[in-house]
Parts: sequence; structure tokens; C-alpha cells
Amino acid sequence: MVDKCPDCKSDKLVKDYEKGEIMCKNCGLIVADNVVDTGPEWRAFDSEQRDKRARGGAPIKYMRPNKGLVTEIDQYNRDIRGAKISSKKQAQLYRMRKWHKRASIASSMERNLSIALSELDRVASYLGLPDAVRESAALLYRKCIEKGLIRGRLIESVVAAVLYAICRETGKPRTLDEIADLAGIEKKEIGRTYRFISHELGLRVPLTDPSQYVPRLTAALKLSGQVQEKAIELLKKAVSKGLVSGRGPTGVAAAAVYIASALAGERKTQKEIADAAGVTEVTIRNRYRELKRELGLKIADL
DNA sequence: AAGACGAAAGTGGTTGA
DNA sequence: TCAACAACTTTCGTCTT
Repeated sequence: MVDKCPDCKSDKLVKDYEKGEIMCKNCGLIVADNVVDTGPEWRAFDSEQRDKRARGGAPIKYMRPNKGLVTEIDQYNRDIRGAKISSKKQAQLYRMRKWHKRASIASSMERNLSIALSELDRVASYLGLPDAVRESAALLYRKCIEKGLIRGRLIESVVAAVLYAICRETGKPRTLDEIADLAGIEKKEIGRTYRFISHELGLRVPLTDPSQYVPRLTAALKLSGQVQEKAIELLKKAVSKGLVSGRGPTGVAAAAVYIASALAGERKTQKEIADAAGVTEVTIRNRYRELKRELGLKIADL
């Protein structure tokens, strides 16, 4: 942000919101034009800060051309003389109030949405998600706006959280790590936002089934379809034995792939699988041990 | 020499008082 | 708000191939 005139070094800059320009009061130089959004990308760490920093959605100049003096249609169902008006008219007034209100918030929603949707599309295509998934994600995002869940949060982090939720819901789970990487948002921030919106919207997102990670793992490791099937079969048994609850799904999936690859004679090292799955070798070993014990597996050629 | 194994200590997040 | 806790990671020494 410019705070000094580059020409005369005066710091008396005037923001002209009508023209969208920043002008030096001293020499008249237009320091910047086409100023779109002077609002900071802030994060509120507590409610006090939030109150201080919150801006009502979009910046003032586009949002409120009348400088905040909004018109409202009053609540009293009386005409100008104070006489009661007919119920038919009352209903009409009710609708007018409703739409009047809606029209005034519609524009800020639109702005937010257009930023969000392009971000959503960007991340979704990096994640390789089909259009249908993007559509549901967009829908979910809309719901978030309608409930006012965005305020106080970065649009990007809400987008990331929405994508995470939708991916899980549609059985194409992506890890928080992957999404965090692409969206450029911290993992814990996404997790926090995700928990918040899923709670607020009453989302019923199922627990991630480890076998949903298997196809991507086997593909990344160039393993055959046989291995994939075998791994999924193992996981099915593991799930029925309750071996999965409380465990990270990626770790369990990795262990199953490890076993399956060994059984099919397409052995991969623990390290290779660990890297592909985003867990450590130790975790694979732990899950692998559990699987072997609980499923009574005899693995001769390991 | 490289991979597999497991113990021990450390890390970040959740939960329940 | 804090401590206990579980899952996971890091690190490291030992064993196997």
C-alpha cells in the first residue's frame, strides 16, 4: 500500500472512492488508480479483534454507495395516517421488506462467491476432481455464505475446508496435507475451518474408509490391479474387525498395500509406500503388525 | 549396503474436567 | 484453561537379506 506521494514525498494522500483513485493532496498526482479493495486480509484471533476489524463484507465504496445510510421499510403495518392496512397489503409489504433486504446483501455475496469459485476451481483441478464434485463443493460454499460462516475467515481457507468435506463425502478423500499444499493454507487452519463449518451446517461426513486411498496409492506406485484388489479385500476384513477406528486411514491403507504387494510378488519397500502415502515407515510397520496379527496372515515370503 | 524391525522419546491435536 | 491421552513421527540401534 502506498503511503507517500512518490513525487513530492507528501504523506497527505486522499482516497477518492468515487473515481477509485488515490491522490496526493499536495501536488495533485494520482498515486494509484483503480483501487479495488483497501480492506486488509486480516485474521481475527479473538472476538475483540473481530469486532474491531470486521468490515461488513465488501469495502464501503462498492457496497454502500450511500455511505451506510441504507433505506429500510419499517415494521409497522400502518399507512401514512396510522390506519391499519389490509392483510393483502401487509403480505405485500412483507415481501417487499424481504427482497429489499436480500437485494442489499446480494452484491457482497456475489463478490465473495466469484472470488471463491475461481479459487475453488483452481484447487479442484489440481486435485483432479470431476465437475460433479466441484458443483457440490460450490453448493456447499453457497450455504456457508448464507449462514454467514465466512466472515472472519479467509475465503481460501473456507474453500479448502469445503473441498475437503466434499471429497470425503463423495468417497474421493484427499488428505489435509494435499489440500493444504495446493491451497496454500495451513493444515490446521483448514482442519479448524472444516470442523467449524461441518458443525454449523450439521454435515454428516462419514469416516474415511482406508480402501478409498488404495487406488491412488497403487497407481502412484505402479502396482497392478491385482494388488489393488487384494489390498481392498484385506481392508474389508480389517474394517470388520474394528482395526481401523481411531487410526489414520492413510496409514492403514499403506499397510494393506504393502502386504498386498508382497503377496502378489510385486514387492515395494516400506519407504516407497510410506512416501507415496504420506506416512512414515514406522506407521506402516505398526499397522502392518496389527493387520498380520488380527487377520492371522501367514506371509511366508516376506 | 540396504531394508526391515522395534524401542524410546518427541510432537501436535483432541478431550474432558 | 490445563493436563492427560492417543496417534503419529523422529531417531537410533540391531538384525536380516
